[in-house]
Amino acid sequence: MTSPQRARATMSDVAAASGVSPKTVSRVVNGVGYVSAETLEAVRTAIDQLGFRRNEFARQLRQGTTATIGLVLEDVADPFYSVLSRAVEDVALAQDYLLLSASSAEDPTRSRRIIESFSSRGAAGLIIAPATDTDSAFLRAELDAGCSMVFVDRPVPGIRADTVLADNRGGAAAGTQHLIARGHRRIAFFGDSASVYTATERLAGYRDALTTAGIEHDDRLVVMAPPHADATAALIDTVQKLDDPPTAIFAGNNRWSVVLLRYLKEHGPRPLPAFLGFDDFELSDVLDPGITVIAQDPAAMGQLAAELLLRRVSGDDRPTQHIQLETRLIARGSGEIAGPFNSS
Amino acid sequence: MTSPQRARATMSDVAAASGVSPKTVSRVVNGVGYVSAETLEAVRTAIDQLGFRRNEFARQLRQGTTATIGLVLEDVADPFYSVLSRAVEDVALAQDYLLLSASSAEDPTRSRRIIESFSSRGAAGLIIAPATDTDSAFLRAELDAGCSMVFVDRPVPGIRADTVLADNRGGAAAGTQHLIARGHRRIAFFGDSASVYTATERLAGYRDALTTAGIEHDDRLVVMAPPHADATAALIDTVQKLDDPPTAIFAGNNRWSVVLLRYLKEHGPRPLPAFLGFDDFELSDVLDPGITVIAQDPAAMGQLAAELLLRRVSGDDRPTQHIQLETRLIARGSGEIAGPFNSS
DNA sequence: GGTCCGTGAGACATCGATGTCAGGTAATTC
DNA sequence: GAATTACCTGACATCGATGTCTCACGGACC
Repeated sequence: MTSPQRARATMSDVAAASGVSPKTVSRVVNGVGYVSAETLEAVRTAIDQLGFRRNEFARQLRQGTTATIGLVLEDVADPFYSVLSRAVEDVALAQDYLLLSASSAEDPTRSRRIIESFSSRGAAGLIIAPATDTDSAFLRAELDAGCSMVFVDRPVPGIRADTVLADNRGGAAAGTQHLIARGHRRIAFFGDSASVYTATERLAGYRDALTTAGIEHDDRLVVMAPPHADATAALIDTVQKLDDPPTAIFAGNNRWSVVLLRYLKEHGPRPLPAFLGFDDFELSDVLDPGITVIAQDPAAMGQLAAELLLRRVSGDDRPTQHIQLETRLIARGSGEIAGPFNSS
Repeated sequence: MTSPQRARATMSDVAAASGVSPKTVSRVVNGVGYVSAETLEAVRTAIDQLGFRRNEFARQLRQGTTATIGLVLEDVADPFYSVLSRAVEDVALAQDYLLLSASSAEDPTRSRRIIESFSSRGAAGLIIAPATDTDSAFLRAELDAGCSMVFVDRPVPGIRADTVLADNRGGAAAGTQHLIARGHRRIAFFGDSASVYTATERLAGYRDALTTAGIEHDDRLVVMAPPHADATAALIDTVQKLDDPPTAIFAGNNRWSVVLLRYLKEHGPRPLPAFLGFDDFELSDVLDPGITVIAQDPAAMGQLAAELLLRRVSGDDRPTQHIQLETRLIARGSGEIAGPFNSS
């Protein structure tokens, strides 16, 4: 049994054990330069025996470059981000990059700390789903320092960098239109805080569709708040207990969908209002009725962002790219419940 | 506009800019030792101006130690693991550790590559949800090399290291017992491949309960297979179309739950069989009936593992610990559907 | 026979931050 | 008044891997 305190063997140790110079060990490990067959064999043996593993810090200090990219998102535990994260990871691993990732928890300070930490660990590039109020001057400094960045899900105003975003506004408009076409005039919209980019984009799409259809806006039907809080029940109640309550509900993200569906199951008016959610989620098809959604493709978003970033990191300096991913309406039943003005 | 190619400023650059030695800059950055107020001010200014960021590689090369831990799990995109992952991350961040994480995708080779990569990047410790067939000799070598490890969700046979596991067997027995108590005698069990530790543990729990109740085993009611495949429909069909079909279904994990619930919604016999799933999932309470589950606590698992690992990393060498987390049965309706032998 | 190239291997400096040691001055203590 | 302490700073070596340079040998070629 060896002591657990034993330090890891270095190239010098291997060199000493096999009677060659450290540089020769380096040649063996990296497979560059000339090494005779016997020497190769001797060094390999010593490596195995000593359990030598190259110290990545020393190597990267010398090389200045590192096969590492960082991913900063809001919360890995959110299915949208966890799927995105997995996609990024797969692309990175396939190209022998290591992925650092961390959750900003929507906290600009934590987010900044994470980015600093990644950057000082030599991340060649970052994929960022920026928290609201991210300090753009700070990011710009990083960019200037040579750290490539791709923003996903949300942009940062005033930063020139690649983005991979969903068509939030168009998707929300399409969803709202879908409800209007089925005879709904009073459609409630529950979105995240107005400070969140995707939330306001989706709200804008919702309004676009109402305007196009010539339907009057009613601000009392719009709730913009983070769906975590216990306060959501009160917010929903307020909307549902209007004299003229909504006949359809549009959930602006999947966390709101869950909260709203839970509410509807327990307190919902019968018959149920029509329901449509932005972003698909597991079991949306198993609920009864199935939940109609505007689906995004987080895996595609992650994959595209990672590929884009890795191209940047390896020197691609084409002009900044802005990729917009189409959303897809998946009708499953809840969004097809007819409203009072249904003509069909 | 500065050139994006510009290299990041080093301590020497800062030192030159502020007219002091690199060592003094180091003192300022780390806040150790004596530095006069003016010097401090001058150095701070230079740091801001040059956008200096300490090179973590150089630091850690010198220090030999790194505030980094690694997390290896099966798939971040799985809600169980993504919640666990987030919990680990929070503990790590709170103690100023960086978290490396990657998905093994149940592939021992990929898993090994990840561990090697983490280890050579100086991870002080690892939290591992081991893939089936993980090479234990390899892990033992890492352990001997001074890398602390905590295993979560599954152990590795023959490795002496801390583990944080759920009470899979007890939980499954309790669940099965719950169904038996409601009059079920023919209970189907759908679990992951028999090579997966948790799957066989849960199967054992299921069998324990049947044996205790004096119910004859029927192997035709047991399916052990990864729930990914399209083949699941055929597997379920086979069970459902027995002459004497099950009156209750036990899903061995949440992926099986989803697959089975989807099947039941479309092809399920009416009235529905009783249903019970291992591991809770979002919307389980919104489905109708609500899904009765044996809940695990992935956040607690992650938190405990991280805390344990960080204690180990900072020198705690108490004997190996094996933490077992209790599971909790949450009755929501689907598991309370009465069977033919219900006496109540 | 001399030049050149292919092959094989080591000495040494270097990447950037920091621990150690060796100063130096000013203030405090006996 | 001498000795000790607190305060402030820099020179230098070091962590481990690797790029550069140098050297040495043997065969090929004109």
